[in-house]
Amino acid sequence: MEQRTFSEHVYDWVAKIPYGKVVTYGQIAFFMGMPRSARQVGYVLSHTPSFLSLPCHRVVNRLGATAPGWPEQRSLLQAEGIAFRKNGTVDLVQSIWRPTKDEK
DNA sequence: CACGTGACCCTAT
DNA sequence: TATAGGGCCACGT
Repeated sequence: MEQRTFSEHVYDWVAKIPYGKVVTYGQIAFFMGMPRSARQVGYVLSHTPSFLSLPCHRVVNRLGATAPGWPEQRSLLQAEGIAFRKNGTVDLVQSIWRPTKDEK
């Protein structure tokens, strides 16, 4: 059987994030059945090759903060109509993605 | 095979 | 409400 790497599992989930929505690193880890691996999800995304054309800008941390060293992430999200709060974080209450069973 | 790194997150203080 | 500390584990060297 084909062995999927951890990275590929992460890529699969990132590809599912709908336009105009965001998910947290912890959510991805949880969906993968590895709720303690949020940090590894972040590691993978920070090394994601651009040719995969994944919407990795739709992933933020649990506070809604965008990735350090990647200021463009904010404008990419705003271009999708995602609202930001005064402190510069994403309004998670409004934009978080909660996948339904058939989406999983 | 051992070790360092890190786009995270929870708990206790 | 804020900050500090530690667990977590994929990946490259």
